Amino acid sequence: MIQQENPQVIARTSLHRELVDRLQLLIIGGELAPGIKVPERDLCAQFGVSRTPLREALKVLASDGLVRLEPNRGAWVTTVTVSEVNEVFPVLGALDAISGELACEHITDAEIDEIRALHSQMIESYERRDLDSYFSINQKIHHAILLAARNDTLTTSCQALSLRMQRARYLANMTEGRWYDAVQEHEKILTFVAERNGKKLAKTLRDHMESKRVSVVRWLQNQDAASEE
Amino acid sequence: MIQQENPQVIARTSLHRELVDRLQLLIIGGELAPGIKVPERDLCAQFGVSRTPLREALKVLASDGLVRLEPNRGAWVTTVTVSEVNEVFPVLGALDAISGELACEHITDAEIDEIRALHSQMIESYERRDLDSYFSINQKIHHAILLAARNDTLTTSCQALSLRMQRARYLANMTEGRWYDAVQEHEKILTFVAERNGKKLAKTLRDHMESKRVSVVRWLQNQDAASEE
DNA sequence: TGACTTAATTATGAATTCAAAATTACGTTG
DNA sequence: CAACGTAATTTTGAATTCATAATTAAGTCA
Repeated sequence: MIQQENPQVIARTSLHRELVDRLQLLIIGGELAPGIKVPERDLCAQFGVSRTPLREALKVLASDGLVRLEPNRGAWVTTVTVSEVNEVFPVLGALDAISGELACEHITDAEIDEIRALHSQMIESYERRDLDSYFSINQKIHHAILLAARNDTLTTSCQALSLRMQRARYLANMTEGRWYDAVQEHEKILTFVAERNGKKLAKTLRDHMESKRVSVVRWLQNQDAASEE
Repeated sequence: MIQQENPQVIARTSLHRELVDRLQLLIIGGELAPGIKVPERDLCAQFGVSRTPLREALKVLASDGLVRLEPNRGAWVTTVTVSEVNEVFPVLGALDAISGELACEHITDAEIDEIRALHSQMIESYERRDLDSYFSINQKIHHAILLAARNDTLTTSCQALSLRMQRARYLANMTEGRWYDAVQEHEKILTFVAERNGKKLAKTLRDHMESKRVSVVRWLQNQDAASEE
């Protein structure tokens, strides 16, 4: 038998592209914590690659705002600041709104059913107070709407900005009250998707994002206050 | 005296960053025409750099959609397709709309005056039928509105998408009728900016972008038809 | 002892090198 | 002479090397 330790790896993609994906996961997963210096040497060892492709990946991540490059000093994982949140969420809101409008123009009955199913699962997660599951399904719903919008550019733009907001589980700041409200908002989202009511869906998605902004900012400020002790 | 043949080059920024900017200019200026293979070796010679920083820059440009990388085959300057235009313009429209809303919240009287002045200059360019000048001032107006929105994330997102639409002077498809309409739209834009009427400005900017989309698509299809002969 | 200088070490940025893939050129065969 | 297969060349992707900047450590002097 021919030696082939990872059969799935046809190595169809280049190293730097693979590294971009892996590093993104490390960053949004928190393994590469916000604020720390990117341990270039360690990562090279960990992935078994040389510095060249790793550094190429860092350049791409920097242009996406996930790391910050300082000339002759290296790369740092960016932190999520209040002002950044106040910038990004309104933009995401506008993009979500247009995605809702476009989705209503193109979505199929099957896709609506799928979103309905996801919604039910999400409600179950909510009732179990299973935050991880809730977030995961929540993302799937938003992604399903994006897919229905039939606009790859929009999808890419949204995901790039979402990534920046996902660093280090910042979204995990759900008070009981906020969580309840979010679920109510999602009920409206489902309704308007099912009705293919583009305008109302757009407005609901944008309001939803604004609520999220407020809630994330509040949490961040609590964090800041706590860390000052 | 110390030898210093290019005094302007303080080289404060890294090579790859500089190269990203230079290559962007070459691409949107048409010197690197859509569809051609990126002449890596030539560009290295032209800029007097090695392949490493140039290739880093290409990775960044690829993530911005200005070039397309094919594993083991190299990089190509992307072409503007009808479907891409149909994707990007609606997204740009949504971003422009939100930028109008935010601008009305933050813009100062001085900034309004500046936009008014730019608008007058643009009208003069229109009356002289000076397309280059018209486009240049047009861009400045949109940029001024973006600046007034006080949202760097929004600015970055808009500019990235705008760049993709600027390849090879595609915007230079102004019929007499379309040009007239565009100027009328800009009159409304100025009015609503001056009134700080966010909602109406948002709608006007979005409609403006939609008109642009239609016009660009029409022109692209004429191009395609012409090239098939 | 503490602040400042200077030397040693480390990390970064970019050029160079090298192996592998793709392309081109060439020769062979039907 | 056309199509296929093989060899030579070129190009790419990535590792390595090297010069320089930044950081740390050591030493000196008040």
